[in-house]
Amino acid sequence: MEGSPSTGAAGPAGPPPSSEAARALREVLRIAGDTRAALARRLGIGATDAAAIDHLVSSPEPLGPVELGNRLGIRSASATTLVDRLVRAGHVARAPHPHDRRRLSLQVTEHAVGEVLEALRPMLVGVDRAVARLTPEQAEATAAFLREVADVMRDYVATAPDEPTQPRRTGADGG
Amino acid sequence: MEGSPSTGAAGPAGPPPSSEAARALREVLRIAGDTRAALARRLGIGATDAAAIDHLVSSPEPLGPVELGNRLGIRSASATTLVDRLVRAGHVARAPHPHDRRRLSLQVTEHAVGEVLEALRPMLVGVDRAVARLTPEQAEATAAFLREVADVMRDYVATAPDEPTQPRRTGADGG
DNA sequence: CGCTTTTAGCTAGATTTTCTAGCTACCCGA
DNA sequence: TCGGGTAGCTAGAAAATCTAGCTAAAAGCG
Repeated sequence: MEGSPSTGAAGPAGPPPSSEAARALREVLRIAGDTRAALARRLGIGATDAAAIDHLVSSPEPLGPVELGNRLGIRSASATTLVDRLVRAGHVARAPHPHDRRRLSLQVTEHAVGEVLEALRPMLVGVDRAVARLTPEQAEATAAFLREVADVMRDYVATAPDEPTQPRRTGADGG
Repeated sequence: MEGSPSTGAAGPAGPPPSSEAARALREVLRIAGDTRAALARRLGIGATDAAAIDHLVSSPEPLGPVELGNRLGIRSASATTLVDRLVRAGHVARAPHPHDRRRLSLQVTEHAVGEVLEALRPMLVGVDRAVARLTPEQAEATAAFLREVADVMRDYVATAPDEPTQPRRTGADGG
C-alpha cells in the first residue's frame, strides 16, 4: 500500500516512476486501505470489525478468534473482545469446531453477509464495469498480474513482525 | 476490499464468477487493507498513524490536521492528538501555512520518508517485478484498468457517510 | 470599516478499543 | 499417564477516538 512518497515529498531530483502501471497500482493499494474504513462507516461499525467480517466471509476454511486475531494483527485477548462485539451486534455466531473441542468456528450470519454485499455493491459494480472494458487477452494478463501482486502482498503481511519493532513510545526522550 | 463471499460461501449452484480478473482484483483489495497494518507494525506505530503518514507523503498539496482527519475518517480532535503523536515520534513537523494563519502545513520529516520507503521496499520490489513481466501493451491496458478502479474506490470512499449510520451500539437491546 | 458566519486547530473529559498478564480446557507426542 | 503447546477467556491497565466547546483567523456582506 502506501503511495509513492518520493514524487510527493522529495525534491525535483526524485527518480522517474518505474511505469504507469506501477504508479496506478500503488494508488489503488493506497486507496484500498481507505475503502476499509469507508465500508466500516457504511456498516456503522469499527474498522477492525469490518476487516474481521471481511476475513471471515472470504476465508475458505472457518476461523476461530485466535486465528482471526493473527490475521488482523491483534492479540488473542483483543480477538475475544472483538468476537464478543460482533456476536452482540448479530454479525457473527460462535459454533463448535467439528474435530477440536478447544476451537470455535466463527460463522457470519446471513444478515451480515447481505449487509456487507449491499454496502460493497457500488464498488463491486464499478469494478465489474472496469473489467468489462478489457479484452479477453487483456483480462487474462491482468488477472495473472494481480495474482502475482496478491502473492507479494501476502508475503509482505506474513513477514511483518508479530510485535511492534519498538515498544510503542508515548513520550519523547531525546527532546 | 473485501472478497467475494458469494463464490466462497455459496453452493455449487452459485453464479459463475464475472471473471478471473475481477476475482484477483478483489483479493488484491482485501489484502491491501491488511498491508496497511503490516506497514504499521514494521514502523512500530499504529495503523492510523501509518495511514496518516501515507496520506501526507502522497498528497500533492500540504495538509493540515483537520483535512488529514477528514481523509482518515476521524474527528478534528482526534486528528490533533494524532498529529501530536506523530510530532512526538519525529515523523512529522508542524509548519505555518503560507497564506492562512489559521492553518498548519504538516511536513513529513526526511527520516520518516526514508523509514517508510525502507519498510515498503519488499513490497515495492515485488510489484516492480510483476510489472516487468508485462508487455508494453499489457502494461498500458493494466494501467488504464487500475486507474479506473482507483476512480471507483475514490468515489466509494467519498460517498461513504461522514458519521456511522447508527449510533455505534455497545450492548444488545433485543436479547 | 464593523459585524456576522464559517473554518482550523486545540483542550478537557468520557467512551471505546487494544494491550499485558495469567488462567483453564484440550490436543498431541513420548 | 505425563508434559509441552494451543485455543479461548477474564481482569485490569494503557491507548486511541469521540463529544462538546473554546479561541483565533479568514470570508462574506451591509
